[in-house]
Amino acid sequence: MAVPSQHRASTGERINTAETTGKLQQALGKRRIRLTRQRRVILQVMDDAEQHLDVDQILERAQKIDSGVHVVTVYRTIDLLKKHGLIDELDLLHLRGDRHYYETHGPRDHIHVACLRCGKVREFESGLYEQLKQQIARDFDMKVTVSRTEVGGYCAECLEKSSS
Amino acid sequence: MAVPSQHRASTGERINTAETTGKLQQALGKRRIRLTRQRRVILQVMDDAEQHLDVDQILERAQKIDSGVHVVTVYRTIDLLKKHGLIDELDLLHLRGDRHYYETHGPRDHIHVACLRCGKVREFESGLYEQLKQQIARDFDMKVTVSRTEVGGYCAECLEKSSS
DNA sequence: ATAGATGCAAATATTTTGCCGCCAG
DNA sequence: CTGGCGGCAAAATATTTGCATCTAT
Repeated sequence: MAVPSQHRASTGERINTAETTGKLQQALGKRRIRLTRQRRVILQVMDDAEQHLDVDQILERAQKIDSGVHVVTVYRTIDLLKKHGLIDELDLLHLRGDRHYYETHGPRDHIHVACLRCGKVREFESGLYEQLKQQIARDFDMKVTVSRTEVGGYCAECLEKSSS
Repeated sequence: MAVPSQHRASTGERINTAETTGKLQQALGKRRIRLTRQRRVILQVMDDAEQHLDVDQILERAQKIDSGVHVVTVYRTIDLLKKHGLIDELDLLHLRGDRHYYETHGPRDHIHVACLRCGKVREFESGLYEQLKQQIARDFDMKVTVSRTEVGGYCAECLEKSSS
């Protein structure tokens, strides 16, 4: 049989290696894209992520579930998901170096707002943002498919600290 | 004497190596930051740029004026300008790889709008964008200092072509 | 005079690619 | 079965750093 040893994590986390439940798995399945053991794991990590992750974080979490996941496969799977528009790529204004961050593409775009001092990142949704994209589409006569907005500054806490 | 050979370009371009005319040069001069021969050249290139440039383009243009400019100095000067908020860093949605682009920070922020097929990049300014940033500052109680918005899609021309 | 800048080379960091054996469908 | 996929190592890119020397002020 296939999958002789699943290299499962010994922690008590929720593990659905064989099922096709996650949104990303469903999306790829629907497109007739081969679902390998490694892909399932990476997709699950992305689906379960409560926030944006960089490649090393994805790898780390994936290996906790299945130690046989290689970083190259993470890169290749990310490319695949990007091509299909299923994840968004961020760089958070290079707050922590030049690495990229990824998150599943939800139903609505949101803005990432980062504090340049403490590094806290918050998300922001606004009808204004939707209006703005519509305005661009209309003015330039183009079909807008991706957008990324990242805002940096100093949160109230950090402003207080630095004035002391 | 200093500067034995200025390594000037032989082309008939406007060259003001010794003067302190550009906006960036003035800005750094005002801050008591040392203006070396190399910095003057790089600042002039940035000031004269009609659009965003990547590091190699900056280097290339700088070396046409003064061949004694090293790429490391370009990186270091970019860092300096970033720290002082005098230039903006873009990556144009990684349209052409992961390199970064730089442009002088004008009086108003603008959005970069790129066609994912032909690569054309246009700029967009909008009161809505200013409102959006104000909304973020108010809602999160933070001081917004930088923002970057990049929008991708397909321009009318490219949409036409692909439907054929 | 001297703090700070530059050049050069080497080190890092990040991502991509070639090749071959393996596996999902 | 078979074409796509994953692992491994090596390459390609992009950027940063240590150190000796030079220079703007």
